[in-house]
Amino acid sequence: MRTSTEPKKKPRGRPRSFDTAEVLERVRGVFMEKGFAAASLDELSEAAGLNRPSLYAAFGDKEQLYIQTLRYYGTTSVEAMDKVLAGSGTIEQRLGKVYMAAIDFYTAPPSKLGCMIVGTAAVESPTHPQIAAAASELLAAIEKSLERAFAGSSLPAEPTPAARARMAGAIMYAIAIRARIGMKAAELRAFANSMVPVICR
Amino acid sequence: MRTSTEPKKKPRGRPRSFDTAEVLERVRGVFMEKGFAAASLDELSEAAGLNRPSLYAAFGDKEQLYIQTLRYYGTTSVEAMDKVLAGSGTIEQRLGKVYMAAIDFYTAPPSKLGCMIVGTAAVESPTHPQIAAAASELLAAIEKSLERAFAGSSLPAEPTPAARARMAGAIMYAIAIRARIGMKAAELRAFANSMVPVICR
DNA sequence: TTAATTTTGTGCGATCCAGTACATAAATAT
DNA sequence: ATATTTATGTACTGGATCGCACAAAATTAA
Repeated sequence: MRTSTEPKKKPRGRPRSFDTAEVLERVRGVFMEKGFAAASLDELSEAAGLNRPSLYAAFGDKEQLYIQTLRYYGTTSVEAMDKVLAGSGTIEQRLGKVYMAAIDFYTAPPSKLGCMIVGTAAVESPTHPQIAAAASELLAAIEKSLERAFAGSSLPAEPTPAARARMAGAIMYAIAIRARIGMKAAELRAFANSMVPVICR
Repeated sequence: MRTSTEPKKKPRGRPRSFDTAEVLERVRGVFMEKGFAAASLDELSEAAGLNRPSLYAAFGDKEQLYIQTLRYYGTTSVEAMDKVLAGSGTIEQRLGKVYMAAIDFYTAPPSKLGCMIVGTAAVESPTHPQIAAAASELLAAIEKSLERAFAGSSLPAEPTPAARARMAGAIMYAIAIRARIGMKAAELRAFANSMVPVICR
């Protein structure tokens, strides 16, 4: 939906006063704290630094804004995960790094907000099929990323990389849930560290 | 949660026209589908079969009603889990039964609603500390129940029963999340069955 | 400079919602 | 029978919320 291939097009009307990615990042904070249903457009537009009509014109209604924010959050998270998993070290070390980074993010002060998909998209899924679809795609992308890492490792062929990925994903989701409910980072780290050798056995 | 110890007390005024447990069960359906924030008191009172003033008099405001519903759901779930875990068969078989029962419940038609704690309480936790506290207590109770079962089993002492319980709990939460987002029961069952021997190795 | 185009910002309106007042009903106590 | 106590049901209110209309502003095209 952007001026694709960066053709230096002169967009013909009044120029936008905001950057899409920056708005999505600001809005993400509100959605992650309050969830989709409890986040009001007033809060969202205030956080974004632009007013409601501009939000509507640029992103559509609240559900569309949420979905775009969720996709933005999900794809950047997967990219970050891919990067760590493509780094150096054993698969155990890289998976451990992924968990530690996730825990740092999930438990960042002041309030531990966990993961946007698990913590806020899941609740809306039964009543908002588009949100459910986006969340499902993003979890699949996360597990695909993990599966690639396991496939490229020298672990035993059994369990399969796909099975290991489902397991590693499950541990990540459980960490996100417990973080949002208030478990301390130290406990989460201990749990994650105990699970890495089980997944990579 | 019924008229405990059945004291035959004559309650002095007009008798209530409803049963507390039944109201909580009806209300639970609304909260599980919509979540706390999106559930309106009109929907809740209609589902309960009584009007808002009666709801307020009996349960307090929406947050208190939600917390009582959550505790009702959580304690009955833990009781059911305890029962299965105290049954016959190997620990693998009993844990497998717990997962199969959970998956049946989480994916019950028409809409797959998952677990109330993971699916609806988590999102409210940052903004509603009492909900977070109740959710945290209930997850702890679930893991205590699992820990008792592992402690009573003849599995190797390492990993500890507590570590196995955290792991088994994590798998359950991951199942609940994926169920709510739309994963099919068959896939969830395959995943759970693949995890049981890993937890009980 | 004038017209065309797109964004911005104030502000409105219709709806919904949480919580409560008030009168009525149904039971027990005296 | 009358008073007391508790529950029910209607109806209301103040406030919040979503989405949009409309005019002003900023930029390019001609």
